[in-house]
Amino acid sequence: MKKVSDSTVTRLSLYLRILNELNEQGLSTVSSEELARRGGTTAAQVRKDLSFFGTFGKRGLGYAVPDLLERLRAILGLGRHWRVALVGAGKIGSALFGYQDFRRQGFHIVAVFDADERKVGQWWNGLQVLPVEDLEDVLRAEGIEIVIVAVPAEAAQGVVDRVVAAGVRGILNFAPTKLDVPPEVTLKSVNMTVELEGLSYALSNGERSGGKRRGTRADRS
Amino acid sequence: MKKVSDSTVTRLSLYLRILNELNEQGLSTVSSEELARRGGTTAAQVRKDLSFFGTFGKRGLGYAVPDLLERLRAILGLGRHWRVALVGAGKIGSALFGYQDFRRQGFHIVAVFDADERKVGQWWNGLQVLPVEDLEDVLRAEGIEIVIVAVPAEAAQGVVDRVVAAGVRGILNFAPTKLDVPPEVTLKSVNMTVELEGLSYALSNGERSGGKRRGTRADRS
DNA sequence: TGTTGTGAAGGCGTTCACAGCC
DNA sequence: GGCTGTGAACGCCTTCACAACA
Repeated sequence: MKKVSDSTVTRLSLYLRILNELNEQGLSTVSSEELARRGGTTAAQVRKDLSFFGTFGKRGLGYAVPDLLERLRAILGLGRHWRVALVGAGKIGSALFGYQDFRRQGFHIVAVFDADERKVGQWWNGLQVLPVEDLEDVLRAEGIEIVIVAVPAEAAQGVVDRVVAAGVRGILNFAPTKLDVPPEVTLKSVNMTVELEGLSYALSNGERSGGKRRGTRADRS
Repeated sequence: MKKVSDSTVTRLSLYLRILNELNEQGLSTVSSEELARRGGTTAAQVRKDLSFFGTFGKRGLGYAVPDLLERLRAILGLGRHWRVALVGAGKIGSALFGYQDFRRQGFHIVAVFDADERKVGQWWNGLQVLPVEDLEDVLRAEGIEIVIVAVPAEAAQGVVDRVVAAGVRGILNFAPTKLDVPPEVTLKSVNMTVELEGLSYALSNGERSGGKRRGTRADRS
């Protein structure tokens, strides 16, 4: 597989969501034009994005919704369950833990950690909050593949180092700080303050509408 | 002011955070090289980003930390308070409401709305959750400039339309759906599921580290 | 006829390299 | 001498335009 840009992958997620809706509505085919309209991009972009992975459409007809849906799920690696751990049982961690969309897409949070002994031992929907001391052991024992980091900025790099040492190769970070990971690990960060500051900038300078893509953004490693 | 790319603005936020740290540590000057190292970018990029807004450095010396800090705050429109409303008092709304970083950067949540009558009337840290019916009236009466949308995807466009109609020009969206706003309104979206799917893609295809930016990502309008 | 798939062109952000100052 | 500021080169992503074909 060639090199696919990050923005292309982000748009695939987007197309996937739209296809899910179309599929529920019983639509059987969709054109790149329609997909683009619903996704806020262009028809050429849609076709180019998809063409990186194969030729899924029929000329003159468009794309078969259920087929394209399945293809995209496969491309994105969503045809399976992912075992996820959450580090940080504070406000944000709690919100993420309850976020239904994650589970719906196959991301299952199977362990929760916190450094605060008042949080450790609490039951969260059938899961007991574990002490962060046990991090490496549990990550390995549970076969965790993705870790969500929702700890204070000062603690984030330390957690990430331990997570990486335990062999985890995918990290989603919510701490507002730059993190270093080795090249074999994929790190994505969500930084809400940066977005708000972007709004502040736009409002202060009479700018036009939003930035690039939808959704949160990735991190430079 | 010329056209400044979205990624430049995002990096300014980043530099600002780093400068805050340097300033607290009592550092008086910093080079583009050092700023780049801490921010995970390049020295040329730092200088280019800053050069869009003026010439803040001294050749041979670098940048004066307190000065550059103040300049960036001014550029980003952070030398003031922003009045913010939160729509959606669920898990995510609650986490955002308690997020200290927002207030620290001058974003003050002064109103909270929800459609669920069981939530309406609750007291949140001295603020009573208001019925979403009162949205337009309160936004105008309170002089709200930025609205954070944390409602289910199906409800988001409706909320956004009303918010726009009430004259608000900055929206931060957490609902995982594409939203349309008129060009004079700036919309940024945070989509955590897209990030997780990006991880899934990377892990499934043996990719290297993260995507572009840190922090959440903006939305194409 | 209608819509895809794709090489070519275009636009934009990043990197380079060096002149300009402190 | 050291580091910034910046025009030019570069590379990548997006857009164009059209041949291919159901």
